[in-house]
Amino acid sequence: MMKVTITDVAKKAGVSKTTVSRIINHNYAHTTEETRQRVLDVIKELDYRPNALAKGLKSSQTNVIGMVLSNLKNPFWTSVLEGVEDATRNQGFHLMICNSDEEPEKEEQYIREFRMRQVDGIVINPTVRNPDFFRQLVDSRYPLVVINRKLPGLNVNNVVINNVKGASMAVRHLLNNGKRNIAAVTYRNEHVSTWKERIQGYRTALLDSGYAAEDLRIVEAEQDSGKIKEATLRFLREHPDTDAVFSTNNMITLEVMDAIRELGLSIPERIAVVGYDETVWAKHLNPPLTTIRQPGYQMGQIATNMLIEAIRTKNETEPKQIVLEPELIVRRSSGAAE
Amino acid sequence: MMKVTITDVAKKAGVSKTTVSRIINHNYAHTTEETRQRVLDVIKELDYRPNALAKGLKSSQTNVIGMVLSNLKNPFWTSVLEGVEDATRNQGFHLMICNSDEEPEKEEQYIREFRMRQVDGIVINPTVRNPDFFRQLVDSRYPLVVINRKLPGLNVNNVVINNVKGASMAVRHLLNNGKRNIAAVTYRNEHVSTWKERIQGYRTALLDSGYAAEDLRIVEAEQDSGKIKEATLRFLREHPDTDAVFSTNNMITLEVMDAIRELGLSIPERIAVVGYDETVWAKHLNPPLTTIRQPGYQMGQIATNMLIEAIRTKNETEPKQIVLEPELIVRRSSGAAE
DNA sequence: TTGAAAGCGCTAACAG
DNA sequence: CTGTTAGCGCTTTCAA
Repeated sequence: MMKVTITDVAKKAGVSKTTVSRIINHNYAHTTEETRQRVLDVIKELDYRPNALAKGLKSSQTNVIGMVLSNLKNPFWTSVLEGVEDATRNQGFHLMICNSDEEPEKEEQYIREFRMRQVDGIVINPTVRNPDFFRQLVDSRYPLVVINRKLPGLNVNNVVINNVKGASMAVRHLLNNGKRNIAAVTYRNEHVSTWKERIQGYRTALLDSGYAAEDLRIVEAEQDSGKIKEATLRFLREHPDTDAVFSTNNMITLEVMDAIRELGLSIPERIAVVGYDETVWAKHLNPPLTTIRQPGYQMGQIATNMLIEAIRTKNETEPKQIVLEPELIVRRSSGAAE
Repeated sequence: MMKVTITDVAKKAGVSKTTVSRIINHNYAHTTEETRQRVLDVIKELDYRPNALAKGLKSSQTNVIGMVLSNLKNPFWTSVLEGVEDATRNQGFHLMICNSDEEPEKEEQYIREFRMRQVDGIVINPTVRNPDFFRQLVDSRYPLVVINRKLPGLNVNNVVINNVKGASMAVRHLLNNGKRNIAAVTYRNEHVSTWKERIQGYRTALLDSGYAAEDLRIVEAEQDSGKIKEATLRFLREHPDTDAVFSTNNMITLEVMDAIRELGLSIPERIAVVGYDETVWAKHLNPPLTTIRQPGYQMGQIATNMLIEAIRTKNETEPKQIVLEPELIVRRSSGAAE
């Protein structure tokens, strides 16, 4: 079974390659309806599929975009990926993905490889530890959209979710429910804006309500199975007057709830809980979990459309920054009056 | 900022394109260390990145594989994707993905597009509703690995997980824990082998233990938010002697547990539960959930390695069928003695 | 309305 | 050890 090329089609239809090409690409500079039909028939008969590589080589556009994500395990990222995938299709593009695993070396290498493959542009959740490389990338005018995190000092297309707002919504909600000693639990991470912003939201909400800096209760632990639970246990034992916990991520929430259960404290009566990230399982937990919903799907979709827009305009429009708003989903775990 | 090509490098280094090509691809038919170094320096200086399109066009291999999955929302598929992604990288390949959403038309179109893009082969969870198309695909000797489901009557590379075994393990475990009236909850779906096999495993386990066909308790509902919960509620009300539920999928499990809670029945004392699919949240449910763990990551990994093997051997080896074994993870929800 | 020919960037005989 | 040359399959002037 040999490969069938445009030449085969041309020969069999008794026309030139040019004509075939024009017909395929709807550049019919007034081709006769008759030849058009003949060529189309031959194409079907031979089951001809144009070689996208050759086309891309010639036109230096591949209609493929790349996505670099950093973590597939977290369902938040799955929904982002879905948004990217859908938007990609709707625009007639294809999607290549790879996973940096939060490692800057991988991130850099994968981007290089995307460029070698002539991928038209990329959507990325950056590790934020390759500042020079990204500066170069932006300078080279390679179409790029950064999502979920910010790249300090770089004027680049960016779609993020308002973390300060989300966190402070969560904390204010707890305050409104009469909670007074609210702890925040988070990963220790120097680089990533996300965490810093959520903690900042927690801080602002409390300070605005008249708390002093010393009243803040911030629990930090490594991003490592079990560490968060340990840290939470230790903290709750040392600060038994804590009456609410704000958790900054969906995986953290699960460990926090385990810790509370292990201490035999009831949720929400003794300790209220609000988690970051809405998930499929949140409403099925016991008690159902109050969460901050992040529009991940939308973020993916918007970023992709932005990227493709940039590709179409040869990246000549000024970079845009978009901030999406999170949403509070109230369930029983936060002790709200029903 | 112009694109730099192999010609630029050759010119600047004062050698021919051939030499540069050889050096890049480590085909140094004894190139002088000196010229090698010089060329390498120029490559770095010019920040030359070979155009993979041109290379692919010439060598008619792109080192890209495609994956067609049918559902990104379920975390089981995320772990499969991870396995595929990792294996792809480890073999120096790249990955393109798309989502058929269980729609046969999309599935077919995406595969066609993969082939146009000269993707070297694909891994797919098929909708099983394109039998003719797949037969053609196999006949054309296009490298292909089918995962998770079986394509009846087609001799093709296949990696699946033993569903009959998994289901019967779950049911036997419940029997061993003294449960006698075990219901199975599942989606209604004509096409997909997965569910039929899980129900078959349930059936076999019970029949083998001396139950009659009339004793089977199979609850079916549409795959639609809330339907499963409704159906479960109805069934448990009509059959109050039911003392255990085997759920055939992780999403179903969540709804089943909701239903049981809504009826005020304790898990596992009054009703024991075993769920299909291990998830991050299973051990954090209340009570922690006994599950059947499916080696999804491995399935992805093995399928990918198989595919790349097929690509390397030009698909000349006989198709292989691999069946992976699931594993029972015992937690409190099934009422096991600790 | 159609075709001939050049060339996208790369690799691989074949020659030297 | 290195270079010349001929394509891979397609698009696109330019000419007919």
